[in-house]
Parts: sequence; C-alpha cells; structure tokens
Amino acid sequence: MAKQAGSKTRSVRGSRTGRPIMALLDLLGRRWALRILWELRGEPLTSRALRTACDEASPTVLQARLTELREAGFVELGDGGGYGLTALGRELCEMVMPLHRFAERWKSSSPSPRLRGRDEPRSR
Amino acid sequence: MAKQAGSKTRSVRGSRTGRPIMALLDLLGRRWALRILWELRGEPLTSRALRTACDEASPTVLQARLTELREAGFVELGDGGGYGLTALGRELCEMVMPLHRFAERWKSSSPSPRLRGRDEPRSR
DNA sequence: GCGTATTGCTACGATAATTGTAGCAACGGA
DNA sequence: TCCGTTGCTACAATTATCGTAGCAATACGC
Repeated sequence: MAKQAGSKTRSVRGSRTGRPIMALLDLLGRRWALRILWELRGEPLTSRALRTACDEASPTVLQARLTELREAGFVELGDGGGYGLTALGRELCEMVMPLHRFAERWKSSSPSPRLRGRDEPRSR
Repeated sequence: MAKQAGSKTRSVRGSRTGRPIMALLDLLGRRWALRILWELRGEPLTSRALRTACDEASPTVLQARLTELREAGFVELGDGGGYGLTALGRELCEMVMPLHRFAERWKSSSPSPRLRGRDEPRSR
C-alpha cells in the first residue's frame, strides 16, 4: 500500500454537527478539491502534472488540498511518486463523473452568454 | 415561473478553458455552494431558514452563493418568497444525494479520530 | 394608521483562505 | 558530477469569507 497521510480529523469546517455528509460537503467545497478528483480520474499524476492540469493553480493550495484529500483517504501518493485515487477516492470520483454530462446539458440550456451585471431592475 | 437572476456568465473561476465541467466544478467548489444545494433538497427555505440550516453562515456569502446559483439556473426565488431548486437544480441535487450514503461509509472506514497534526514523520 | 415582525439583502471592518513567485532538498539518469 | 525532475515550502499580496449590524419592503394584528 502507498503512503498514508494523517487523519480526516483536522476539524472540517462546517462539520460541527458531526454529520459525515457535512464534513464531506465542506471538504469538497474547498477550492480545487473537486477539480483534483476530476483530474485524477484517469491515471495518477505527478504534483507538477496535476498543477498543469489545474490551470497552473498555486502549489500552496494544491498541496493543502492534496494533504486533506490524503487524510480523508481519497488520494494517495504512489510508491513510485505521483498522486492517484484510492479505492475510496475512485468510488467518490464515480459520483462526480456524471456531472460531466450534466454540465454539457447545463451549458446548452443556458440562454447563451448574456453578459450583464448584478444591476438589472432586480425583481422580487 | 419565478424570478430569474442574471446569467451564468460571471466568469467562473477555472473555467478559462470554456469546458462546462470546469465551470461547474468551480461553481460547486465555492464555500457553501454544495451545502446550499443539499439544504434545499427538500422544500424551499427562506433566506433566514437557509442561514440557520447552514450553521448560521454569514449572510454575505450565502447571498453571493445564492445569486451565483440563481444565475446558473439551479436555484430560484419563489414568487411567494423562499428559495427553492429549479428543475435543473433538482437534477443536480440528485447527483449530490448519493454522497450521503457514501459519507456514512467513509466515516466508518476511517481508522477513527486520530487527532494528530501535520507534523508526523512525513513519509516519501 | 401605527407598531411589530418577517422577508431578501447590503455595509463594513476583521480574519482566514488563496494566489503567484521563488526556491529548497532528495532522488535518478547520463 | 551535472542536470532534470520530484514533492514540497516560504512569504508577501490579493481575495474570499466571517460576524455583526442594519436597511427597505411587505404583511400582519390592532
């Protein structure tokens, strides 16, 4: 087995209730978290490759997310280097996948780029 | 139909590639976004009730997320007040739901709260 | 009409998260 | 030994988020 990171115990924001779903939603709601899972859906990537895949996101956050995801048991650092999904992580990734097709439909369901601001008559 | 918010065009971070999945992952990767979808899974909630459901999160962010989610077409402000999911939003929510059961298994699959820091021997 | 309560929403200073750039130590191949 | 790559960190600058307070509009009972 590959190296394992700490635990998931680093108090996950918004998880004060102790309900696992809240902890998970919070963990996945941090920047680049979902993206990282997405980019690792295929073969493992080196930290550098992952960074490239994530639009050159700052290594600081990527490392932070990577550590958190490792502690959560979703990601692991392979023995030969390179980050990959654990079995658990792949399971989670399976639930993120369908977002792909959804996103496509979402895009086309949008009345195309109307590029206004937040200053419209504003209803209610 | 209920009131609609602006467009989804407010350049979604990480969506520079134009790939819808990236825009979606980024949108959902902002704080409270997933949580809001989760809390709205049932009946519509007033802004106040939603705030309560979200551990009294600051109204500033909630309003920001709510606006973004409305512009994305996932959430709408009902005619009689109160936020609810659109058809599209409910679809999206359906993909978030399974995370609930996953989170439960995830919790129990964890070697129980070892509460160490980020200072372990640190492998690699 | 008058007070009161609720709604959606905003202002604003304080705090925490993220960004960008640079660079380090460890390892491997030539 | 000299590169080149790996995972990872430092640090200042910029953003995002928090927490508290409050506003305008609406709806109620009186």
